[in-house]
Amino acid sequence: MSSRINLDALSQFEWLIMNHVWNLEKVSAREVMEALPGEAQRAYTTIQTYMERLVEKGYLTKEKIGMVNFYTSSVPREEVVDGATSSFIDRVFQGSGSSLAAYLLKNRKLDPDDLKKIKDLLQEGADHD
Amino acid sequence: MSSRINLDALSQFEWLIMNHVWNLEKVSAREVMEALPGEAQRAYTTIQTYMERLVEKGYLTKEKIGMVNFYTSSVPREEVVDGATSSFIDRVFQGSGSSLAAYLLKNRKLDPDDLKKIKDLLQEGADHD
DNA sequence: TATATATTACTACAAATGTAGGAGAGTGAC
DNA sequence: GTCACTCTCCTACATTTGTAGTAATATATA
Repeated sequence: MSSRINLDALSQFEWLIMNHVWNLEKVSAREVMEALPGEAQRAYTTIQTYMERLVEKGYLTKEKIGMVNFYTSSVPREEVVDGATSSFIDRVFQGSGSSLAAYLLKNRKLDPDDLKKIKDLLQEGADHD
Repeated sequence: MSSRINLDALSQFEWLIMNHVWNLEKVSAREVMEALPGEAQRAYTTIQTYMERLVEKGYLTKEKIGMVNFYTSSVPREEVVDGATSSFIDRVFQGSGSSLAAYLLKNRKLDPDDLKKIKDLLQEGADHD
């Protein structure tokens, strides 16, 4: 039983927080709070509550240093992104990853650099086929 | 003020239902219920509750024919997919649609047909640049 | 017509989510 | 040592989501 309890999906706001944790590696509630953009400002204790719940859910690890709790991700971002993307594709594109890809290319105006990057990726793919 | 009340996001299960509504155009709760795959089976009244809530949220329109309520989507699928995708990209790929695109090409094994389609799309795009 | 069945409308309730206040304990400045 | 801060821990409460039962009503059928 190496691994993890069934991770519930993250809510919108939990993503905001987790993104900061992943970006900053090891953070206190206050740091997260200060990093939040204007629309996402919340009371300090609200942030605390979120962090605690993320610990309960198994996403974060808490370590007390002095008087302050610091939190670190206990799940690699890639893994969570992966799960979220699969679930998104199932829900919204009824399981078809290629539909999503097509949708992105058609409807999101990716700028030329992006398109270039994507073409390169496709090249690579083609090469080892 | 032509349009809509701030549509709350759809939950997992609501997507399941909406997908059926969009696919079938005009459905009763029973029809939706029967279309649900095994893992998604729920009591009949549960489906009813979902449909009612979707009406309240502004996603469905209800029309009573005889004794039975029929539901039709009141929002085009494209619009909802669009909103959900933007929000997903914001949350999970921190606003970068091209990251998502790159992720899909790298990590989802799209089959050759899919790749072909995508390349064609890119061609088109390139053509009118 | 009496009975079984299907459907609606209403109600209910637990869990999850969003949001935050208050009590009590450290800590730094005076 | 006392005051002002700050942080944790605990508690609270409204809203949304997941899930479904029940009463009343219409309908089909024996």
